[in-house]
Order: sequence, then structure tokens, then C-alpha cells
Amino acid sequence: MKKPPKIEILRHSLAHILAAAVYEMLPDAKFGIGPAVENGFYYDFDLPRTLIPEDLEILEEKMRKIIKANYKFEKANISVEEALKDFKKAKQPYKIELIKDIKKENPRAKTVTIYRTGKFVDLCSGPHIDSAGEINPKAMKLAKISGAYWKGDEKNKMLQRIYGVAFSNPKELRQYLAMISEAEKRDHRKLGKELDLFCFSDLVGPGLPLFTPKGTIIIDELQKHVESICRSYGFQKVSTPHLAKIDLFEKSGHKQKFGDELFNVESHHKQNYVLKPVQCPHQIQIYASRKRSYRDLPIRYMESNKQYRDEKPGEISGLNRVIAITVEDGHSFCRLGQVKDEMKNMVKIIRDFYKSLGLWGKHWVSLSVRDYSDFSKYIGEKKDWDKCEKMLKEISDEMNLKAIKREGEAALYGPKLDFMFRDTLGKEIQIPTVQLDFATPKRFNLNYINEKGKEENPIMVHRAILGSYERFLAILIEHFAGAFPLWLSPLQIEVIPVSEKYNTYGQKINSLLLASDIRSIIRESSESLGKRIRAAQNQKINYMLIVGEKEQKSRSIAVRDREKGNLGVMKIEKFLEKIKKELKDKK
RNA sequence: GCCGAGAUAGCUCAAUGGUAGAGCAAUACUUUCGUAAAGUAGAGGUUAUGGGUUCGAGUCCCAUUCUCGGCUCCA
Repeated sequence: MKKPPKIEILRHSLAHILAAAVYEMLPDAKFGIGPAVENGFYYDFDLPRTLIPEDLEILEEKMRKIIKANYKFEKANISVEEALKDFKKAKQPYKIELIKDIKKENPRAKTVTIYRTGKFVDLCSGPHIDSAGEINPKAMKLAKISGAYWKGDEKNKMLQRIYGVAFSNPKELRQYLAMISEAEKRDHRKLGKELDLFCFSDLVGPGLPLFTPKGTIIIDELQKHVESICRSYGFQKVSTPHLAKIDLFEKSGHKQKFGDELFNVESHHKQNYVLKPVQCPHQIQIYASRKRSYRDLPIRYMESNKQYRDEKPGEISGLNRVIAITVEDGHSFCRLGQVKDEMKNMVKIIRDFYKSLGLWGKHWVSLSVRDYSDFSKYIGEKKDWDKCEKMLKEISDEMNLKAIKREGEAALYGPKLDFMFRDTLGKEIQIPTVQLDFATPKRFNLNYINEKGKEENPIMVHRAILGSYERFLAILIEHFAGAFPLWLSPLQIEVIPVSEKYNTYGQKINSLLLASDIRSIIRESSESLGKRIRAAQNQKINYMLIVGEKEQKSRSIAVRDREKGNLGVMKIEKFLEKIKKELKDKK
């Protein structure tokens, strides 16, 4: 077995030390598991009482004592029978379950490994550090208490989990904590409120964001941008209703897949409806609305519209998980011989779009294939799936995407290429995706007439460029820390007259900007200049145009850049030229 | 849905069971200002909602709604 890196051994050993501390504090504790995770470790416990935050301080103190006492990590191999007996005596049902699991997985296993740290004995395959003293107590910290299901299964009992963070030295811990605090400052929920981009209402309901004028500008700009790129690759915009008869999703297979996540809409008439959880079946009906010829293909539809999923309450969070989801979704209906080029084009769209936001290169690609052990989760035929998976692999190789294969991550109808990014906390998020689908067109009997006058099923390629606008906005807010590039900025310019005497001149400048389709306002209030500049800075407005006596006389403006500060006085025409160039250069 | 924490002015937060308060924002007046916070004043509240305990509840108890950290799930 490969030895894990040192830091992981350290973190895992800390989990044992935490468990030993918990054992000291609450001898009746029943122990779950305690692995190393990114940035630290956790341990799950079944405890006689609920932990409170103050317990963390006590436990941390106890852990420091254990480290200081430099307890040895003593390894021993004992027989399975002996282990069962010992853990039964110690009243550790979870450990007994784990031993039985080991036995089930490997019936020939005769022994298990245990580690002793002071009085605490744990079932564990290791490896560990030799003794607790190897840990720098200043490089670790208990972080939080939470609940977690035993073995991660929601049918099981919920245990109490203690998370800790740990690094090899105090400096790294400090850096990590600084990173967390920076991420908190960038939190889209916080900035969304401060910059007045969106809000929620108790009366409207959770997971239903309301976009303010400013937030709506950003979403509109994103939409214009993504659509203009897609149009250049042959996509045509369509628009479909938010609901449909359940029959549509029965046919597509989504009814089964989404189950109770489907919103039912009761009608006073005979027919009841559901809110659409995806866009594809509606768009498919446009394809199906008339006879298609092979000459028409590929046919490419795109749409930015809402879809709805009845998420479990605890899963809704800010803009990251909502129940009214605005997606930018598109499909290409094409022939087998066209699939590869189609998919490559979609990858190019993704590249163009993410490059323009400075996000390209910060990703990795997942070749998401089916779960080979259970085909019942999917629709279609295995031979088509194999064909699809092969094709995706070729595309990855030909475009140098370096896709990493992940089993069980495929869509209902086919494998896909997922582009994975990281948020400010380093958590992985999947945004763009290109999906190959032989199954759906067959289910819907989609066809076209080929050269020989015979009907043939087209192949569908699904693609999402920015996923949901809600989540994408959240990502962008955090990526830019609220300071959007000029083209996305809800407020691009604020005109600030030095005093009220220059309001009229300021208004003239402002009107000029507005006439050039630039998002500008004028702040005429009687507050001090410094205060108005500060307010504009905090609102992350790209440029402040300060006008006073000098500027009025020379028909010019003093330009202040949000980042660079005072750029000096320039003629209005020159400034207009400058920002028009900046807006054009975004792509 | 589950485990836990929480909800006080537009925002950020105070208030041993005993008259709800501050800063910022907003408003009015004064100031007319040159690149990140001028001054003064008044106003702003059914303390999330509904019940209960109590002479008395922001504070204690119960329910509901919503938010946050996790788990599960996921675009």
C-alpha cells in the first residue's frame, strides 16, 4: 500500500488525539470514524449529550496536553475474534460494525490493526506518526461541530462530527485562516446585499431570489454575451413555457429521475401540469414539430429560461442552490458524422466564454461516465453508451483537455465532459458541460430523412455554458470580489461635481454618457467630495468623474479609476473613446 | 429531510426577567468642498410570526417561518 503524504498522516493522527480527548471528557462516547480530509481532519462520535462550542476549547486543551505528554502511537495486530471481543467489552458498536465489514469484504482476514494512544484504542489501518509530540500544537485548531450520518447514509443515525484544521506549521495555519476570512469577505450573499444585486423575501419563499435592477443588469449582460458567442457557432434562440403536462417528462424519463423534486401544478380544468425541471424535452418538441431533412442538420437551439426543482429545504443556499433556476441551456441535433465537430465547437464556446472572464485555465475536465455496476439508473442502450464514451475520450485527446475519467457521474441519457472549477474556498464546482445523448432522440422518435429517403434518428448534444445564472452570478461575485469588469458592472460611472455649483455641468456629462449607452449616475448631494468618492469606491463603480471649475472651463473631466486612483484630467471625447475600447476588448 | 446555531431600526451590532440603544445609511438644515467618512437636528421598532409561563418577556418554554454551519443531494 502506498504511504500517504506526511501531512495526511499527521492529520489522521490528530483525529485519534481528538478521539482520545473526547474519551477523556465523555467516557461513554461511542466512536465512528476519523479520517484526514482537505485542510484537516474530523471524527464522528455518538455522544450521551450534545456538544456546545465551549466543548471545543476544552477538547483542544486536552489535545494539547496529549501532544505535550508525547503519547506513543502503539500499533498491534490482533485476531478478528479478539478485536470483536475487546470492542464489545468497550461498548463500541460502530467499531464492531466496521470489523464485520472488513470480514465481509475479505473473508480470509484473520487479524485487524489497532492503534493505542494513551488509554484510547482505535481500530485503524494507519499509518500514524510515532508519537503525539511530532505535532506542532500551534498548527492545529478545532473548527466546528456538525452532524453527519453514520457511513454517510441518511437512513443511519446522525452522529456528532468535530472538524479540525491542521497544517505542518503555524504559518500555514495562519495562511489558511486568512484565506477563509478573505473568502468570507467575498461571500456572494454578503456582497449581494452590500451591492444591492439581489434579495430574498420571506413571503416569496426560500430559494426564490429576487434580482434588483443592478443584479438584473449583470444577468442580462451575461446572457447577451453567451448568446452572442453561441450565435456565432450557429445556435438559434428559442423560448418555451415553464410548465408542461407530466406526459412530456414521463416520456423523457425525467419524471422517474426527479421524483418528488418535480413541482406539480394543479389546474382547475382537467389537465394538471408540472413545472419543467429541465429544458431539453421542450426544445425537442420544437425539433419534432416538423419534418427534418439531413440537409437541415445540425439544428442548434439555445434558451435562457427558468426551470424548477423542489429541493429539500436544507439544500437551499444563497444563489448556489435555488428552486427557480435560470439556466442557459442548448442542444444540437445532428448526425453521427457531425457529432465530433459539434462537441468540439461546444468546447470552443466554453473556452471563448471562460477566457473572456479570465477563468479559462483554472479548471480541469471530467470525463463523466456511467456507473458500470448499475445500468438501471440510465436510459438507452449499452452499445450506444460505449460508443459515446469512446468518442468523448477521443475529443479530450484531440483537444488536449486531459479529461479525467469519473465513474457514476454521467447524465441520465449519456456520458459527458464536465468542466470543473473551484470557488474561493477551494470547493469544486461543475459549471459547463457537454453531453452526448443517443437515447433521448430514440425515446421521442425524433428523425430526419437521410440521403436515401429513409428515416434516421438524430443524435443530441446537450451543452450548458454557464449553468444556472444564479450560481454563475454567485461565482462571479466571489471571483471578482464584487468589482466587476466594465462590461458587467451594473454601475459603470459616477459623476461627482466638486460642489453644487458644478451640478449643471455634471448633468451634462452624465447625459452624454447615458446617450452613449453607458451606465452612469450623478451624485449631486451636498456631502463632501471625499465622502462621495468613498461611497462610490465601496459600490465598486469602475470610474468616478470629478468635475469642478477647471473641468468646466476646459470641457473635460478628472477621471478616477476604481483600482488605479486618479488618472488626471482628460477631454470627454477621449474618455468616451477609452471606455468604448475597454468594452469592445472584453471579448 | 437530518444534527446544531441563530433571527432586535434599511445595514452592522448592544441591552443580569424590570422604560429597547449605538454607529453607519436615509431625511432636513448648515457647509459649497479637488480624490476613501464635514457639522447639527429630528425621525426611524408590534424585538421574525403565533401561543404559553410570569405582577412584568427582546430575554424563559412550545410551535411555525426564515437564515447560517454541516450531513445527504445537486446545476
